[in-house]
Amino acid sequence: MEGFKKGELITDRGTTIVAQASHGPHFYTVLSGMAFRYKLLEDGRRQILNYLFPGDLMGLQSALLDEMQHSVEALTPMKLCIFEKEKIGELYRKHAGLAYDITWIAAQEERILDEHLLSVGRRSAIERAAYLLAFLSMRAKSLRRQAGINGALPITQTHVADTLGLSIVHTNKTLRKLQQRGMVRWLERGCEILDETGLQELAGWEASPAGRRPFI
Amino acid sequence: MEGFKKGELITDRGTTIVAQASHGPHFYTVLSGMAFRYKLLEDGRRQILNYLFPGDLMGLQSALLDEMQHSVEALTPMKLCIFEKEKIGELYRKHAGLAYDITWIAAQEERILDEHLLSVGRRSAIERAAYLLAFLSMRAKSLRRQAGINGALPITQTHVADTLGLSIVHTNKTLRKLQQRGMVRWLERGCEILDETGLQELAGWEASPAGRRPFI
DNA sequence: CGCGGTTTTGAGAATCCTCAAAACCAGTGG
DNA sequence: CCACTGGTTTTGAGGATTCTCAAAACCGCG
Repeated sequence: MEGFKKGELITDRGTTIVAQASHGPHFYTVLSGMAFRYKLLEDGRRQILNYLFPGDLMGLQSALLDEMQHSVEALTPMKLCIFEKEKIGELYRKHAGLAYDITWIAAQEERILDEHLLSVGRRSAIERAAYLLAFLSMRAKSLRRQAGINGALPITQTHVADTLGLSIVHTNKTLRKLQQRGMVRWLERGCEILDETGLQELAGWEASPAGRRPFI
Repeated sequence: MEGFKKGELITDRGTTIVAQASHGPHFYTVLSGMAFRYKLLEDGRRQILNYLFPGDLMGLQSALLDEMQHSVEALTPMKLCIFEKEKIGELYRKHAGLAYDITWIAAQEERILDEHLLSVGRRSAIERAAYLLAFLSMRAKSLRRQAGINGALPITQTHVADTLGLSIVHTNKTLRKLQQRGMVRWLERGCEILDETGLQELAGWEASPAGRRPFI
């Protein structure tokens, strides 16, 4: 993989790394830090689609299809590994193992999106919140060090609202209930998960065994 | 690709082709017909994730990851091309072009799921309905013949409800409004799209240019 | 004709939203 | 050191959307 690496990108929290409708020549993998990707409606309504952790691919869509149809914003300082879109054909020809890993990661992403869609479409507000926090807790768990997370998830209630498809006000009231049950604790700009198992049960969700995740 | 084909599968409408948590040894591509994939919560709430048309892959997740986490059900009689999960490694080693196409299709699927998530999370009921019908109309358009669709989409209002994350009752009232505007027409077990452009505008959605779709 | 699946309608209730404003906190500049 | 500012969390109140329950109408099919 080293042969295809073009460089590294360091960004701060709040930076927009790739933007909707852009045609940049690169795609990336996350080396460290955490981010989220989202889409906007014309009138500003925002839907967060998923969160990115170390090992995740960023911008594969723009590499294979023509352009990017979502944006990505950093939640922490990040370090990214840069690749050139043009070289992806060569990669598939010369390194079947890496090609397989890329597809593997894409399939994993699809599975997560399925899960989110189920949640937003069919779970109640409190179930959705429980699911999301359990999900993030699970993903962050093994990657705390690399993701640059001390103890709390670096998100705000606005992020939660835009992920769950709820208003900020109702999100706040819902999270408050989870806090009363002792499952989470909110800090300024952060969320501490206290009872991951409890959240999973409340959501009616079992994390699927991750399997071996290739780290590109 | 012929070398990897193991056979064909013919199914009727209503057949469950692959089931949640199954570990079958195969995956498929759709040769003709139309289907949908969905997830269930324990208490029976159902979320439809996406629809399958000729050219789409079915069960890639179970080929790369361990098991299937959603089910697929046929909406029309179907013809599927069967592949063996075990051979996928070999395919990646020997046929980079096909491997690339598989990833391309997976990326396309991811993009569609992003779109759906935006819709379910942030659009109003009528916008969601308009988006879904415009989307299905668009996908069916070039594939009417192969998908085995005469004129109307072979879905019920229950399918629409479970795709949009709404109740059947409210879905019915919403579709009724679209009908009053002359954009669609409902038959028994089917939906005829009369004004695709109008639906797109109402939803605030522009279909992305499909690009060249590989047909495996 | 009767049956199951689908569409339609009405009514009351629950969830969730918008508007508005206050409280809180970290960081900034004076 | 303190006041100010912008972002975030919190709360209340009324209203809109969407849900559940219930039942009727409709349709193709055996």
